[in-house]
Amino acid sequence: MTPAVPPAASDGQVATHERVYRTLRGRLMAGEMEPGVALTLRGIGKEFDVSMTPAREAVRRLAAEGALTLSSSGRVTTPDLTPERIEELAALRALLEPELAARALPRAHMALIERLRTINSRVAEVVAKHDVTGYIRSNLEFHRTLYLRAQAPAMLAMAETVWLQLGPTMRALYMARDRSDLQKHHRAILAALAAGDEPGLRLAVRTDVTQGLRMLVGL
Amino acid sequence: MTPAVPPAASDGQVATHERVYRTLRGRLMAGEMEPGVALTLRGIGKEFDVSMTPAREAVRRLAAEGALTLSSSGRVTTPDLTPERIEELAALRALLEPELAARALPRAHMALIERLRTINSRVAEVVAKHDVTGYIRSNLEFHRTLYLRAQAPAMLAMAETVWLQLGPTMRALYMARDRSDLQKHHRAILAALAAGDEPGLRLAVRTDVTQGLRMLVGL
DNA sequence: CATGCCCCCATGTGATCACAAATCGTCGCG
DNA sequence: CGCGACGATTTGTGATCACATGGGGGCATG
Repeated sequence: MTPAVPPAASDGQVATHERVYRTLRGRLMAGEMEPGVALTLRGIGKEFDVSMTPAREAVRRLAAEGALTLSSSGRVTTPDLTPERIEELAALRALLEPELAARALPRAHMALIERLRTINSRVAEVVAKHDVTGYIRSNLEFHRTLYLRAQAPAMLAMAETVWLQLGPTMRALYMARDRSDLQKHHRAILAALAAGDEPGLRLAVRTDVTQGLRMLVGL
Repeated sequence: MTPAVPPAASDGQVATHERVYRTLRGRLMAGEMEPGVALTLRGIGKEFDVSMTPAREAVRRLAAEGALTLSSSGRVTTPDLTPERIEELAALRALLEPELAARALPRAHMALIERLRTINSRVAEVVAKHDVTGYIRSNLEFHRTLYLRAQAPAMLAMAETVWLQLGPTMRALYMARDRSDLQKHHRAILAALAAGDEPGLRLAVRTDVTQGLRMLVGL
């Protein structure tokens, strides 16, 4: 359709498929899409005004990360997780994130704690506005900001992959329930951080991570 | 080149890109390729007698899993990990695999232990033959067979992703060193399994996993 | 009115091509 | 003899097309 401007022309140093990938990834992680929604390569291509090729690459990359589900015929949908799978992913969070927090602890200075407090107050705002997507986004930003200090990129990447897989589910989950007690857990994390209390931090993170997802299991 | 036989013609129910992906994945995980080796889409296409399209998909999928490294210009190489990255991946194994083993423990009956013993004896054979690839393959089969019993597919997938990332490095590692003591750790795992001793099993798995990779750090 | 079947169209797959950029080797200059 | 610049070629990227397939809507039948 635009053979006159073939590849990286107006690219801000990022390939087209990368742009598509990042946009879709952001949507999925933030819970902007419900579970089980179908996507098509041509539809994605049309939305981003690109051909099927970069759309396909972005989709396959997301599928490789578990952020999208491919049917046997190659059709693409957002994942609709079974309760067992949700529990398993929650267990993975409970395994990875306390470790990341513990590794960040020695490097967590006052400036970081202040930044986390700021993010946490933003969480309160979006909760008040019933902004599910905004809530998920700022909640994850709280965790990511802390874990970045762990200097463990591979471990952080794994945690983010879990978040990505849970994105649509978290939307469905938080839409149905109240989440007023999430702030409490974040405050416990901050307290343990400030006190340099590693066992307390591990427990606080584990509780925060497990709590929200345990709600769905009860359904 | 073959427009007369377009898509899934002689496919044994698997798409071409899937076949390419699986083959490359197997090679990488078994350590058949050294770290830092360059791959090209056209080269892969030629080897498998396919066009660039499925080669590209397979490569990008592997890159998404960390099994291949993409340079900024899109060139593809097998990963050449820094010691820090190796340590981090070892830490991930030490985190994930004891958990998988512990979850498998209640379901581990005599038949499974026998099967593990058989696999373990095959490990001895390939070690005697200085078959690095065969060693890595049967060692991982030992672990996978055990973890399959954990009924935790997402967690197992994460562990396999770590193995995949370590593939080429493990080759370089095991080529340089002797690994006669690996059998000992596997026997400790089997003993703890047979005794139903969860703490002992966790420790044995953790030791087995950490040991081999700790060798390289000493270099 | 419910149900089952069939056909059509939407969709994924793989091949191919044009293009830009990066890489590597070579040649010329200091 | 070493180093830097230039050029050919290799390589990834994105667009487009032909084709097979499977899903869903519509029609006929009970």
